Amino acid sequence: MELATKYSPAEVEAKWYEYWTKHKLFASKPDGREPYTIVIPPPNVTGVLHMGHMLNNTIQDILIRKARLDGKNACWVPGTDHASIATEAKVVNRLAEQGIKKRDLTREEFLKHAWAWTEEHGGIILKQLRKLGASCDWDRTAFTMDEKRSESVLKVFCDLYDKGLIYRGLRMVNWDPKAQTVLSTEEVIYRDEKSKLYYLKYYLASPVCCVDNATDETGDIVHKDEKGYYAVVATTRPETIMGDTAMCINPKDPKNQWLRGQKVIVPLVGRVIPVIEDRYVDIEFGTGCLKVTPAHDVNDYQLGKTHNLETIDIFNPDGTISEQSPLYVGMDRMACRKQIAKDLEAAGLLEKVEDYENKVGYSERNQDTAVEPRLCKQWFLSMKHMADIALPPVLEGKLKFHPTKYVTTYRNWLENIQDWCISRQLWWGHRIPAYFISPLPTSPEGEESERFVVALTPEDALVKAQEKYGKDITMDMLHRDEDALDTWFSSWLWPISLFDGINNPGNEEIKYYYPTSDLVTGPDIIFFWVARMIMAGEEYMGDIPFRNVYFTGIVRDKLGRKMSKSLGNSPDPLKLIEDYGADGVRMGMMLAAPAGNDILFDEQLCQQGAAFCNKIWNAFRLVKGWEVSNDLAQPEANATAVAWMHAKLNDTFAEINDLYSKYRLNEALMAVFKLFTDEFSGWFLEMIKPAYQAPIDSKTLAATLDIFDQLLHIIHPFMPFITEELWQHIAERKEGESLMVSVFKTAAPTKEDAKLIAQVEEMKQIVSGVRAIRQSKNISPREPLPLQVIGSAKEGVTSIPAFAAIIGKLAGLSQIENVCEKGEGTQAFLVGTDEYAVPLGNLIDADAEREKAETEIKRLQGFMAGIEKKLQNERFVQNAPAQVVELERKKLADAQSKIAALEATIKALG
RNA sequence: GGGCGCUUAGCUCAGCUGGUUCAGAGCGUCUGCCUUACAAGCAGAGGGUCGGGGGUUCGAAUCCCUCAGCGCCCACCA
Repeated sequence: MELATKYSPAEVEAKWYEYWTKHKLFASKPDGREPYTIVIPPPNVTGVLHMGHMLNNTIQDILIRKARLDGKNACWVPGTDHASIATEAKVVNRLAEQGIKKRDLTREEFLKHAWAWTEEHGGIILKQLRKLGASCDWDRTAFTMDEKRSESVLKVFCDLYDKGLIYRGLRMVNWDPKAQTVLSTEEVIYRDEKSKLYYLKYYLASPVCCVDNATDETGDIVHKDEKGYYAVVATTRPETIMGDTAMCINPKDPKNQWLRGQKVIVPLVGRVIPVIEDRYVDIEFGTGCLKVTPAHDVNDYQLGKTHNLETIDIFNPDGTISEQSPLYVGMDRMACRKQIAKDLEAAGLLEKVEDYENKVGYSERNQDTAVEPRLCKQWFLSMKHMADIALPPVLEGKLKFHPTKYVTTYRNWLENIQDWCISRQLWWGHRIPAYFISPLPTSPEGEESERFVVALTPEDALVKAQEKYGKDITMDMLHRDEDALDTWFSSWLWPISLFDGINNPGNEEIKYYYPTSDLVTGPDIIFFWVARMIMAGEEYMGDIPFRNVYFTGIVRDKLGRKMSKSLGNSPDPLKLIEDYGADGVRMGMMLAAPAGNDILFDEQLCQQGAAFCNKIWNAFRLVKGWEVSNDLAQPEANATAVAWMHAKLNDTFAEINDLYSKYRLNEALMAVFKLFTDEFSGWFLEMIKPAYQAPIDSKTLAATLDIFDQLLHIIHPFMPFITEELWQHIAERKEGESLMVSVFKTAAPTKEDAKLIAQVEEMKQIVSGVRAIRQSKNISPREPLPLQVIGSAKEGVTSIPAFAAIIGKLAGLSQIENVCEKGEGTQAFLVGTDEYAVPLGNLIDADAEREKAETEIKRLQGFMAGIEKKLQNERFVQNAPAQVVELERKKLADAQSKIAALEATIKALG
């Protein structure tokens, strides 16, 4: 069979993916084998594959394929997430493009649009993963809003409510005015922002008593002008003054003592508000006067509660000024901020404006709209209990994080956890199974929620409602909560719900696959998802959801910048696969992905991956191109080469398995790469390569094909396609067979292996020594050279005929002779303390050689002086372990013999 | 403000339970080769006082202290 000189991935990849799926080779069912399970971090159902997914899923695929080859029952469960807030926003946008407003639709109509969108765009990402080679059990594909998952979510909600862990409460929450929903604290991300600090004048309401203390250190009265005495408040949000219901000072603040017990007038608004005192206020900040707006700031809300202040909600849900405000009604809050600054200035109520940097919270999903603190009634999950059950397994190491530094992060979060706001004012999601009982008052404060029941079905709800509120309750008095649940309230069940462990506890699948083995995800969702899965796992399974969490880094460009659409630095993954092949891209990603670090992705790395494919391809072409002779006996040199390669394989297998266990996949890949490129292609194949047009003995060829088979197995997890393609050519394969599922057991390296490896290393150095001489003297590799083995070096590897033969072949030697002393006109080199020489006659530049030798002698003498000093140090000899001292003595002796050899060289140069 | 982590070759990183001639790898660079698998290749070479300073020790890239720079997470200073 003819193979092209270049490997072309496109057809190969399509062919094998189809083959694997046709024969259902990714499928897993519970059986007697050890399970190895990964649940995919479900991407957004309408999402598009980006580099983060590429990295993440490449890692998962490597792990799952490795497990498969190790003989485990590997099960990788794919699926997508409904991503309520993100998807709903997309649907709203699309409807807006068609001139449809969400609020003009009924819930049912809207959901019809949302499902249509989901079906249209949904799951594209899973198709894209196939291009990457992802070996998911596609028949298991799940969706967080499919029937089983939805049922699980509602059951869990009811259960947690019954346990008293879910409650409805009036709280200051984070409000996204664009999406018009609350968010959990985790969904708010804070950004440093350049803003302004406005200093506003609050005049005293009754300038009755003269205030003597209104002076600064210099004695000047600073808080008085022609209109009277005033206090100054520094704020970043002047637009909230319409909601001010107090001014607050620190009772211990000397400069503001004069304000105690006073009343002040809110600028522009004219409302008279009291000056209250609370130690919360920072004396050092601004003027030490704080305006209190209980409806729009978390701290102010607390102050309002403590001091019994009125709460005036001046914002509408969309962020415009509400009817509650005396001014600017209907204006957007940001526009209002600008306008009110102008108006304050015009009214002489703005003392000054300073530049200021502060943190502003934004919705994680909607990063152009600032989050507004807002008081409203929502559903919460009490987290104390959850934290209590989720902390021990991680701290005790039953569940391991890689890298371990995230254990601290995890602990800090759990130890300071806040209750989880789980309701969202969205339609796309799991509708909360709570039923309110009419008549419903319409108060915006949410008075209606006083009478409700939580139940899985309306029928159950009616029964419960009647039990709780009387037999006269009828079905049409029940009104199901309009809100949906936070997306993460379904994702946290993922490792359980995928195996139907909530609806169907103790079923065969959940018993077999749970706990799953490894979770591969980004550290950015450690709180959103990882921690909560651990909680749900402990609560519902009484066990951890996975044994290991491998946290990947963020994919950045080679300059270290995050990949983003606006920078245009994010390559299209599918285009990359087109250009370099999936195997090439996988390798490129993994080479740049040290465990736990961000990866600096450079397309050039994919080039290296593609080049490696080509290398493998051509090595295979070479081997398959050899003519084989059954009559030829296996030369000793080939037998030795084969034995060495086996030793090297065993050695590397051990190394690679160790690296896998530590999730150091980039290093495992590098070890594989070097094994194939350097050891196998560079050395082994060159050792056994027959002369031009000469045949190879059948024994060596068979061994070589076996070695190739082993190599394909260890490369396969990283580069599944090319390995599968070549594997079919190694031997006759029946339809349905696959490298992917051919279990591969490795052997541990032995002492003999180690010895052989050391001998070959010595041999390589001799070959390199001769090659270096050729290089420096411009001698063609084809011109045969004799090699002299000097003195005691004759006991080295050249004394073994098989090695001598290999050295002769690789170094292009005409002969190897043992001599006592090197003769004139030879160029020598050292391997360890063994000396070798190549006679070159008049090619030798005696002066240059002498100088080189002298320099080296000088260096060695310095080296020796250091060691001698060390050995003369009694404390060293006494304190250091004997073997260390012994080693130093050996170093000294070696250096001495090297110097002797060099001196002989100089002498021979004349 | 609190916590965590990082700083080793031009780049990306490994080495860090102190002691194998320990200062490494890949890529890049330079030099020479179209050698009958592969020029997407082969052979060879150069390149770092291990961020600065101090300490512990017979011995420090490795342990301790300190300074500087960078990054991440958490936190209600308007």
